[in-house]
Amino acid sequence: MMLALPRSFYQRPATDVAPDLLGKLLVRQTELGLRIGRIVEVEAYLGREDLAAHSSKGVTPRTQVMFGEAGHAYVYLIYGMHHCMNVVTGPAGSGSAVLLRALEPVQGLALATNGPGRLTRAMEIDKQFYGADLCRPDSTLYLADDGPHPPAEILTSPRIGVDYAGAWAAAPLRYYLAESAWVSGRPAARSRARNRADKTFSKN
DNA sequence: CGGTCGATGATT
DNA sequence: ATCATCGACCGC
Repeated sequence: MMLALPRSFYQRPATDVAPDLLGKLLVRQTELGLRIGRIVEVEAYLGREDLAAHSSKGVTPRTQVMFGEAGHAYVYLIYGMHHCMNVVTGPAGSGSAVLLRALEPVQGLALATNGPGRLTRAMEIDKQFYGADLCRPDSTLYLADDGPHPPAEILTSPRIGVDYAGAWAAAPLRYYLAESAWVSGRPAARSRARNRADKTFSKN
């Protein structure tokens, strides 16, 4: 199997880890086979002072993994139906993490992967991975390097869906690959996802 | 196209 | 009551 990224990769500020995650592989070993996607869009959540971060509420049953050791998964359910996956970053106690928002399909992916809810659905990631250690060699969920790539332009923007967070709503903490067609909210990816869904549903 | 809204359940 | 979302539906 591929080599999981070492814990030291995650033990840095979320603002360093987030752009470095772009181009990395998210690897998921399911019962049926390997599913792999290349990360093209992420968001950094900085910790207690960041009003958009769940950890700004302090340590709760839900957020405690954010305050734990870096390199673990923080998975939560949003709007009653979608899971979102973060990787915990920084020193323990910082409450910082990076949300994975979109993948470019590489292997074994049949469903759309643009958007945090679709990403977890396509990769079959749910709360069973809450707190999972992404650095264990036997993990069925981990991140890995994708070998050498040509240099890719990284853009930033405010984070999506955090308008409630006051001044933090405007912070440029969303990072994405400029040229990727798989970033969420992109017209090309949207119609592609739409066509795929239409095919799935017309199969009666 | 773009705006708007309902689903659905954990969290506070 | 709110929400780190998605997709359906509406009007143009």
